[in-house]
Formats: sequence, structure tokens, C-alpha cells
Amino acid sequence: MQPAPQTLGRRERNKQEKLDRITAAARELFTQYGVDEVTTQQVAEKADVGSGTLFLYAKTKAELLLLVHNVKYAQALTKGVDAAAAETEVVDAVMAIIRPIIECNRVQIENGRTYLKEIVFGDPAEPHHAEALSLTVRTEEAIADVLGRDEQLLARDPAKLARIVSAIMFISMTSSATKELTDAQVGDGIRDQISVLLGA
Amino acid sequence: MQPAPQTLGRRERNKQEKLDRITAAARELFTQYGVDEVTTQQVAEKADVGSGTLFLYAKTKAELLLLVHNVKYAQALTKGVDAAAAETEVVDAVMAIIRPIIECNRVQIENGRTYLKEIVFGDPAEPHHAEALSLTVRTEEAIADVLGRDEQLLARDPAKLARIVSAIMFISMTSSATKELTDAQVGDGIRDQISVLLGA
DNA sequence: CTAAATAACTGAGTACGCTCATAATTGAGT
DNA sequence: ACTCAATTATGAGCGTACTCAGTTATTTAG
Repeated sequence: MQPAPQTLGRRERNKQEKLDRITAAARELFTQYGVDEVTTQQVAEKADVGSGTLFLYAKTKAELLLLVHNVKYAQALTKGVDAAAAETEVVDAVMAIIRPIIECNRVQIENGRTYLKEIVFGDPAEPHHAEALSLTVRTEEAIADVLGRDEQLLARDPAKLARIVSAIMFISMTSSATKELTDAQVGDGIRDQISVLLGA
Repeated sequence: MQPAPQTLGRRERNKQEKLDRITAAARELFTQYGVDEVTTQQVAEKADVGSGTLFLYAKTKAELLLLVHNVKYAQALTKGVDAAAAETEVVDAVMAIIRPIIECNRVQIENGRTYLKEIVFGDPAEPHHAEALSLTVRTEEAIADVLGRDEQLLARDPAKLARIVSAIMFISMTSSATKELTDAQVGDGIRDQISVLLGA
């Protein structure tokens, strides 16, 4: 019988520590150079693990990006939801949620696009992917919540409207046409479409 | 001085012939086995060209898929536009346009998803990509046209509504959640969202 | 007809994501 | 302490998309 380990045994601790090192290494390299310019070897080296070990913690390179980017997305979402609470107009409130998300996916535009691509096209069975999906669900719920404030929109099914807003966001943030636009321009484009959606 | 060649010189002819062989080879292999299960080597062999030659005609494997799939998409679009002319209800007409597109992108679902992915994330400077983009523009125009039939919708900017429909289509056809749905179910999902969009 | 110039073709080679057979580590049972 | 099954780590090796230096085919100029 063990003395009920407050630190969960050496094995679990080592695993956690390695995951931390890998996450930190990937975050730093991806953020600085962009996911496409970094090799999995480099991440493994920086994390001081074997190149094969990397793939025990993230099944693909894209999963590694999800692992890193989910954190930023979650922060953006929280920030947006808070900001939305202060808005009175529905569209303004929706945009308050969306704006931090735009920013977080365009700080390093290549990473943001790859992240969103992976959410739609990646394997939803992977754990980091599942987390990303739950973030998009939370985003839609937050938007639906805001839409539900309005009587008229309440009758039009906020959840479904939120789903459409989500589609608009995705295309507006990923389409290569928007690559050279500023964050503000992308935001305006989205706002414009949402206005049309909610009934001109 | 040459006898003004009605066949554009041997060089041009050879190039055209090679492109035809490559297109045919890619179409057959991709259709039968799915783009992920076919190597560029196999396509090159079947087309009877060197493996490097392939990449003179399509800069990436994905471009090769665009080359092949654009033809099918164009057919689907034409078919849909024709069918829409026979419909009286706006939503029915829009669905008449969309349905063949759903089908063409789900006959071989892997190819369809890869095709759509490439449209959004690929290099728009490539010629086959440009053609694909023009097809999506034509699709949106066709949808806008149909929406414009309705007085109320006319006031809501059909072009922008069509853009939103386009986003709905994209997500509904690519999201991994829809992978195991039937074409009809995907269609119903899209119709449902379009109904909400056009005002409950 | 020949030579020079240009365009097109080629496949061996490269880079990189990922796998898998083997090795090292761990902890429960004795 | 020791054993051993189970878990985790490792890096050489593999498959494949794509490149590029060298070759061949075609056109143009003299």
C-alpha cells in the first residue's frame, strides 16, 4: 500500500511534465515561426524528447497546434463573453464575442487558418480536437444567448442563427481572400453579414 | 515561315495531349480509389509521363484534384440552375441548385471534402483554383438570382444572402459531423438553416 | 541544313510527417 | 529485494509529395 500520493505516482508526474515541455516548445516555436516553418523534429528537440514520443502526446502535427491554440481560443472566448455583457445592442454584443476570436486567429494568420482548418477537417475522435469542438460549441451557445435577448430573434431560434453566424465566421476568417485584410476589415465584413442575417 | 498551323504547332499539341492524359488518369484513379489512396507516382505512370512532369501541369496533388473535380462541379451547377427554373417557391428553387452540388461532393465523400478544403485553403493564384473559385462565384450568383425573385428578399440584398447560403453549404458539406449522414439529411440540414436565414 | 536558343521533360534526390520494433522505466506482487 | 508484466520512450526507417540539375525535343535564326 502506497502513502496515498498527493503527486499521483512518478509515472503520471513524468507524463504530465513531458506534456508540459512539449506544449511549451510547440507554443514557442509555432508562435515565433509559424506552424509550417517548424518541423516536428525541432519541437521534439526543444522539448527534449524523442521524435517518436511527440506522437504519443499528439497524434499529428495539426493536433499539436490544436493543443497550443485551444488555450488562446479559450481566453479569447472568455474575454468576448465578458465584453458582450456590457453591450446593449444585439449586433454589438455578438461582435463583442467575435472580435477577440478574430484577433486570436489572426495574430499569426497562418496558424489561425490551420487551426480552423483542423477543426473542420481533422479527426474529431482525438482529444485535443474534441476540446476545440467544445470551444466552438461554447462560442455558438454564447452567441445564441445574446441573440435570445431580442424578442423577435427569440422566435427565430437563436441556436440555429448562432450556427449560421458560426459558418459566417469560419469562412470570413479562413478564405484566402481575407488574408491581406486587417482584423477590423474582417470584423466589418462579418458584422455586415450578421446584419443581413438578422433581418436588414 | 510555317504553313499557318491549324493545330498550333507540335509543342502546343503535345502539351494539350499530355494534360488530357494526366486529367484522365487522375480522374479514373481518384474516382475509383479516393484521392488519399492514390499516389502522384501512380497518376504519372497511368498518364505515361515522368513523375516530375505531373507538377508542371498541377503544382500540387490537391490542384490535380481541382482539375478533375471542377468538371463535375460545373456539371452539377448547370443541372441545378436548370432545375431551379422549374421551381416556384424560393426555398425550393435554392435547394434545386444546391442538391446536385451536394451529390457531386458526396459521391466520393473524401474527394468532395478535400476539394472544398482546397477551395478555401489552397493557393488562389493557381489556375485550376481560380477556375474553382469562379464556379463558387457562379453558384452564389445563381442563388442570388433565385432569391431576387422574392420582393421581400430583394430588399435584403440577395448577393449577401447568397454569400451566407454559401457558407452554410460549405460547413454542412465538410464538417466531420456530417460524414455519416445521407445526402438527403445533409440537404435537409441546409434547407433548415436557409429557412431560418430567410426569416422563420 | 546547321547552330543557337528556348521550352518541356525527367527521375534521382530531398524533406518531413509519421510508424514500429526494440529498449528503458515503473510499480504491483511476493 | 527481486521478478515480471505493463506502460512509456526512442530514433532509425518508411512512404510520399515535391524539387531541380541535367537531358531531350522543338522552334527560330542565319
